Amino acid sequence: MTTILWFRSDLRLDDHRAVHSAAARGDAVLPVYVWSPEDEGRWPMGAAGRWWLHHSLESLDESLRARGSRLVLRRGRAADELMRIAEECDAVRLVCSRRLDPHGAKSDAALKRLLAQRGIEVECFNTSLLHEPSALRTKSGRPYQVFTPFWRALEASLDLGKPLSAPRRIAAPKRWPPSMRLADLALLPKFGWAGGIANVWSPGERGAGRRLEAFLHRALGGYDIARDRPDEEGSSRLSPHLRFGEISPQRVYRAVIDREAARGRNGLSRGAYAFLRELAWREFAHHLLHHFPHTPEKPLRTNFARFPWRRSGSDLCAWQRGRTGYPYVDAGMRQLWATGWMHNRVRMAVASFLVKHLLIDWRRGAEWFWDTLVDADLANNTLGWQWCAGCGADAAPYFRIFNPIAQGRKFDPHGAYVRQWVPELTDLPDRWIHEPWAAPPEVLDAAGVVPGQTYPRRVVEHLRGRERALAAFARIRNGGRE
DNA sequence: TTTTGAGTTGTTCGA
DNA sequence: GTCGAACAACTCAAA
Repeated sequence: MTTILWFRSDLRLDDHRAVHSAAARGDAVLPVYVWSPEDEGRWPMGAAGRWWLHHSLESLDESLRARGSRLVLRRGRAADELMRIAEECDAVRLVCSRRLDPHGAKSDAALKRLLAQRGIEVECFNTSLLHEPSALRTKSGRPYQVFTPFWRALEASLDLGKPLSAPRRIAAPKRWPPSMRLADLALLPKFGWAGGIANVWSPGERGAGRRLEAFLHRALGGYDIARDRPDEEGSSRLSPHLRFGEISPQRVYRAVIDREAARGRNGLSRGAYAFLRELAWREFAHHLLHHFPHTPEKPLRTNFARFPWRRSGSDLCAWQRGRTGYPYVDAGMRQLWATGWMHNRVRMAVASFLVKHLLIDWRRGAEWFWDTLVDADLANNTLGWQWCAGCGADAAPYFRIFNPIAQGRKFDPHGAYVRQWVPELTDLPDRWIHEPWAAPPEVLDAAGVVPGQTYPRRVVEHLRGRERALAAFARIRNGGRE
């Protein structure tokens, strides 16, 4: 009797109900991962995500080997490969994590039917969210579209079970079916642009655990304030680990509660509360994607369908490459390109810049993030971009247009963040670091900055961009009357 | 059904 | 330099 343990975006052994269920029976377990980008519809994993996946699979295989097992790798449509494997090893059962996004849910249902026809029992578990995305409803039975009431409802109903430890041993099957070598999945980039990413991240379950510990120890208490500072290490940086399921949100939530209890004071600190709220935003994003499955492609607010977006390949390219002429924006975009990640404070500023100053469709931004972020997650990405564009749930009002200079001064007051990622401005004094165009010629000269040569001129002047955005957004107000 | 209060993260202007 | 108001109107959630 063999159980197939199918891994997906849940690359861990700890607190994993499917792993637990497979191991608990004492039957042979066949852990498998199928690389099947063609199963992902319009959103196959981006390049940064594939880099992460490669290393995370490597790490998972090591963990399995330490428990007397290993990870079988396959390439192809998941349904085909799983059927084949089931035959190869006479499997009677398959366990896996449930996909909660619309596309995944649909294909899961089809797979379940297919395997059932062959007499294989399929059991799917929720391993990625604190709650079922369909479980929380307003009093009138509709899905929440405003975060605060959603958060209250989530808090009230949250039932954190005891986390499940990773099994000590996982029984191997008598015979292992063929497996591809990890390198043959060709997940890594063809040339070595990922060095900057590798310097910053440790994919895998152990890396996730270490990141959580470091965050709890170092930054949790001051998180409510420090998370706003891209020039400091105030955020948890757990997002890619959560994206690939290397740590469960229950584990994280529980760890925060326990840490707070150990402090011996009543109630949660502001920092801890703010952090749990962010975890709840992740839940909210998945909740919304579940109920509004079209939102990765279409605005939630239908009046945005006729928004007069500009098409400008050169402006889009300047934004992507970090050459907008706004140091704070460029720093963010270059941090993203170099490390596969961007501080959330800066994500808002660069998104606002693309959507409002440049009037470029939020979907172009979402696509770029999708390809370059190691934490790219369809639910979070969609919510974030729609929020910034003003067309999503709880969206920013149209007149909220981030001023890239003011944001820089406020959240990167000494310009350390800018200097790290835009080194050509290193020698500018703090006073001008966020607006080099305004610096006197002798200051630029002394800093070795030549506008238009060593550092680009502004792609659009702030006040003009702001006026243009307000005018464009006015056109879709009042039910579209112009 | 109707009413009421509220809604992640901002900027600018003028007193 | 600091502070409050204005920037709109809409939709959501609950009573």
